Amino acid sequence: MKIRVRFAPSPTGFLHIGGARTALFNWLYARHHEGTFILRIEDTDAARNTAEAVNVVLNSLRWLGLVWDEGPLTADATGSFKGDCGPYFQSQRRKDYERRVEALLSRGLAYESEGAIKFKMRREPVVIDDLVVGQVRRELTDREMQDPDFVLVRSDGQPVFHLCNVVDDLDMGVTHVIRGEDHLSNTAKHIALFQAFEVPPPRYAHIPLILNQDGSKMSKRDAGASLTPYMDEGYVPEAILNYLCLLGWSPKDNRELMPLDEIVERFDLPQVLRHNARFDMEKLKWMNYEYSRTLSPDRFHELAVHALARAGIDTNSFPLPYVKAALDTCVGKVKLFSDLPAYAGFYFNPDPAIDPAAAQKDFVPENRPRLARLREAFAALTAFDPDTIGNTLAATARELGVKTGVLVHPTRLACTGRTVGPSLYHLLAVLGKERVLQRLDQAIARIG
RNA sequence: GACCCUAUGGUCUAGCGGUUAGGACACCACCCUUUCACGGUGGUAGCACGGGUUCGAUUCCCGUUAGGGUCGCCA
Repeated sequence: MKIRVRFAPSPTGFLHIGGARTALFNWLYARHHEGTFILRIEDTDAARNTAEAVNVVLNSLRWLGLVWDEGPLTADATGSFKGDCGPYFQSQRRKDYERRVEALLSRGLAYESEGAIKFKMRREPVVIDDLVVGQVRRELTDREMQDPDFVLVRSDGQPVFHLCNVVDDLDMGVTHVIRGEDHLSNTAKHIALFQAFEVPPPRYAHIPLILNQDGSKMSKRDAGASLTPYMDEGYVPEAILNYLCLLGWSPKDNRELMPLDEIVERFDLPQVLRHNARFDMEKLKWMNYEYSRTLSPDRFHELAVHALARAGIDTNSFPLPYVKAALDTCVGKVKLFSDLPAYAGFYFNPDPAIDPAAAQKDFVPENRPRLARLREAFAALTAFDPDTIGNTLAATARELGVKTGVLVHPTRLACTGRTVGPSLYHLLAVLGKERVLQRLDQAIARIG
């Protein structure tokens, strides 16, 4: 049997991090079993669904690299799509739902009530054989004891989620439904509907939810809940995927940093955990760092330039080799690309602001002649590479009878304005003799 | 209120009757070092509680508690 899974988001204007993980699990399952990954847009709540909102979903999935085998090609509900089961927007499948409702009506399995059409739900408990949770016997709640029937079509003619979801899964030949555990209780309704349509339901796999750090439910407003900020702040998509796959799934052998290929190879439902996981931004950052430091130079450069541009630093006005050399000194030094403007801004700002606290410590009178001496030693240099710079600084320190650190700190501050940054000798070499001399002069004048 | 799921350090997790309870993030100390970061070494910290079953429970069963989910003419 060829496996067919789907990710069926409702376009709300953002992709929830939990939704991203649901998409990932479906995608991984499809890839692992060489099945088909379907993207279906559940836009039945017409009023609040816009093309822009759909675009957010499409772009987010594309950014993550979760390519769908079937589904829309554009955010336009009436636009083109790939796959044989389209259209993949629920708003375009009204006739299918109506036909199914007619069938139910004619067989006495649904009835009209106050303008709406309701499904005659069975009064007995439903057994759900879940691939993750195991066998669940879903008893009726006290409210359902009174009236277990539920609405299929609203009085305004709009079909509701439970109906659309089931009909689409049926018509699209979905074999496995991998979704958040928040749907587990509803699954009884879905199974009853499949039975009413006289077809076996798909296999269900309800995956645990992602909670906030404090254990509360993660909603759209919570920090980190939407994927968009990660895209904006220059996170590495592979890092997000790697982190997300470890929330609720475990390879069982302590492996954490894993290339996507390995995850695809190893991912399967039996290793999916049953308990909810809390979202840990710190660990995500660490993992993102691990990925960003091993990025190809071109990828690193691209993400770095993007981050700088977002902070208003236009690297285009500098020679490309200079920009590349500058960025090379930052590899492995910052956790987030969004830290880069503060970290490497001095390369692109002719007059970087000096950290006042550091100035108080390093720009003291006794350092004035020392910096002046170093400035002259640098001025006399014909080569200006890291080794030469380092040797010259060390030699000057010896002449002065001080440790190298005594020169290192004020020099760094003079040239970058900060106490932290890339390797000093490399940074000075990139900056070039002219800029270095100029900034040293400014610092010396400032001390005076 | 009813129903469903869950419970190993602060967080993600390994464990599937007998372990000095392992790994990772975070944190602390030390080392390395031109700052920071990396790296290295060491450390703090955990089986929610109460009953069973068993020679023996983190592990199996029941209960309690706690957290999460669902019971919509939202999805």
